[in-house]
Amino acid sequence: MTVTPTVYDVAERSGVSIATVSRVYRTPDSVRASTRERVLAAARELGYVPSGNARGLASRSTGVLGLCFPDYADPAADTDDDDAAMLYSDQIIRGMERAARRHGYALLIAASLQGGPESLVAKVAGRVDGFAVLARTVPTEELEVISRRRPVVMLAGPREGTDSLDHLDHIEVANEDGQRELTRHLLADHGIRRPAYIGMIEESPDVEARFRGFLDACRDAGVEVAGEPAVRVGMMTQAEGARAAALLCERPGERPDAFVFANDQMAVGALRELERRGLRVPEDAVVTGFDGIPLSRLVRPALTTVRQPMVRMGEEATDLLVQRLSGRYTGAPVSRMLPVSVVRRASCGCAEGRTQS
Amino acid sequence: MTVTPTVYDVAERSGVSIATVSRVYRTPDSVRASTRERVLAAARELGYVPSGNARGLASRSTGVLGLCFPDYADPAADTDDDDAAMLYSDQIIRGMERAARRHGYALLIAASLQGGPESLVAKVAGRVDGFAVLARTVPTEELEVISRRRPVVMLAGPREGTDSLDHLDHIEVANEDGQRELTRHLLADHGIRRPAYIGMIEESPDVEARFRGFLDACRDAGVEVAGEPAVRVGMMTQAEGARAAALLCERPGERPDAFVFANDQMAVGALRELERRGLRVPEDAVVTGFDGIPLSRLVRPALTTVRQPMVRMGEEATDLLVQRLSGRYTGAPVSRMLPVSVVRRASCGCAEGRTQS
DNA sequence: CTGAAAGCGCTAACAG
DNA sequence: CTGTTAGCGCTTTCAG
Repeated sequence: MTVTPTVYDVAERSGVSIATVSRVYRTPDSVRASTRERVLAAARELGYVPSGNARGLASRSTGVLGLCFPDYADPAADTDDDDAAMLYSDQIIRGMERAARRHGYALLIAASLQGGPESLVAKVAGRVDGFAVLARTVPTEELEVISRRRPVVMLAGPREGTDSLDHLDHIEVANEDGQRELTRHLLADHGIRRPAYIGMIEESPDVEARFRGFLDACRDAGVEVAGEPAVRVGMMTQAEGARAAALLCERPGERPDAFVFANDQMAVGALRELERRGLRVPEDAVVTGFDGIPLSRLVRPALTTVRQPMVRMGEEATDLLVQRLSGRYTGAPVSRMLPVSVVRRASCGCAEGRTQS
Repeated sequence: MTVTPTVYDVAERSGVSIATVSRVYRTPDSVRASTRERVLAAARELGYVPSGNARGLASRSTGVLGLCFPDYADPAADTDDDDAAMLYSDQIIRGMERAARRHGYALLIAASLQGGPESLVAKVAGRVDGFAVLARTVPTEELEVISRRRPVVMLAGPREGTDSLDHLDHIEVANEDGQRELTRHLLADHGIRRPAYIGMIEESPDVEARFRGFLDACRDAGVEVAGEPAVRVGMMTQAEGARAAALLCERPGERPDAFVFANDQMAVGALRELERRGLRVPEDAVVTGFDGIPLSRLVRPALTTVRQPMVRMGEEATDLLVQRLSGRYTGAPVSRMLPVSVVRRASCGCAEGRTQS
């Protein structure tokens, strides 16, 4: 009772060798039924629980897949409303878990935060057979090292061109296409002429791709805009979104007739800020987001946005990892791009309705 | 490049002993800076990733907490709408992950399915320091064995009275109170006189508690109802909910003026079935659910329900586990009951609005 | 501050 | 079908 029982204890108690105890758990059919029962009984009496660690060590595999994502807890998102606070990393978790389950794997999830030589990824990497990482969650260099040792799939954030991460499998969404289509809608169907794009200071491939889509649509429609986002925020949170909106309202010159945000969180923050200023959305200015988080449809006016297939992304990531692990696939790094869909809601002037996808 | 590098490789390459390599990762300060750098450099060059398994084995702890939940994928919930498909186990995952992160733990999640001596829990149990289980996910007996070896907290489903699981920590929600209050609302504010309760065949402590609350409220209001649920379904899915509604509509005698379901999933199914039959909700009959899943507010009419604080439940579970693990708390089994809140929406006749909680 | 040595609990050939 | 025998890669005293 004081120490945890091991195979030795079970073996002794049931009068067999430790190898047999092991077999009872790994290949039950290779042990005579009566023996098996005896072992199982002893195990039960002792309260024996096989050590996953010892197993993993001896067999060099864990039956666990991992997921690392950024510690992106937008403080303002801490509503008492659980649904609204659901971020998209939660959707990815769902997707991965479902798929992992189908393949008989469990899922280890961890958000980054700490420092030291003992970083998060390392911790996860050391306990799983393979894992997925949300882009920019961990230093590239570290990923590079780890990915030499076990399958890693990168989620979002296009593969770095000439970079060392080129041998990673990679799944992204059609950021550019989505933002282009959304912008075109604004320009063509709502007569927008002075759209302002709100991006991020830090270079994020996803955000840059979205911005390119925005520029594309503007150019195609003959709408003149700067080659740079109107504002670049530090973090894409609600607070920063509100700040950006305020900034754009107070900036000299004509106020933009559309606030095109690089993500939903910021757009939601802007919605509040504009309301505070007595501006009506979409009458006085249109607001759009990107991601399609649950909150986007709960706010008023409901947010027009581009929905990313997060759950699907998680599933694809898992499938890819499983393929790699099973050795069924050893080809060149895969780079998959998932389609997105524009969700037209009230914040751009479209009525709420079944227009959604 | 062919095999994974180990401490030995790193030690050799950096001219130190394996003990020092280990120290660099576990207690960096106990190693001279220059030595540390040398080791780290070698590790980087080699692509060294510490084995979580070996670590766990040697140190008898993993830094991982676990969560087991039922493979409860309601097929009908498989909308192409990710948000709507979000079940409450997902909320618990969120809560646990957040809390685990705060305490420096990662989270291992796994849904049940398989069989054999090698069950799910065992797998999880063997790889974590402690874990939570959604009630009735795993055989009581198995839990009993495992819980002798490491902290386990049971989620929902009240502790078994005289049963062997009495030494488990336990967190549940106020099922009875919630259902009582909701029912009272129906009776007192909406003049319901012939409410029908839809429960489950299999004995579930939670569902039974809810039913008791229902009976209580009826008795208090002087409304006569049978001492048994009007219908008991096999699984609490949308399909079964629809079937139950159909059954109650076709059953001889007066149609119920309120369908009180034991969970949201069923209620949603019923909503569709009633609509199909040309019955208006809430005018012709009132419908209520239980849980407060995201879908409940997306359906039309929006579902009046009892919201369970799922995220909070996950957090409490984690906190409890961490306390137990840190040895800070070794007292008697804790049994915590979390309050719920009635969410009045359109399906009971209350207008949609800020009446929500 | 660093090294040597002894396991942690299990799996995996290899023999019987 | 079952037992023997080596490790798997790391942590951890205990000495230096």
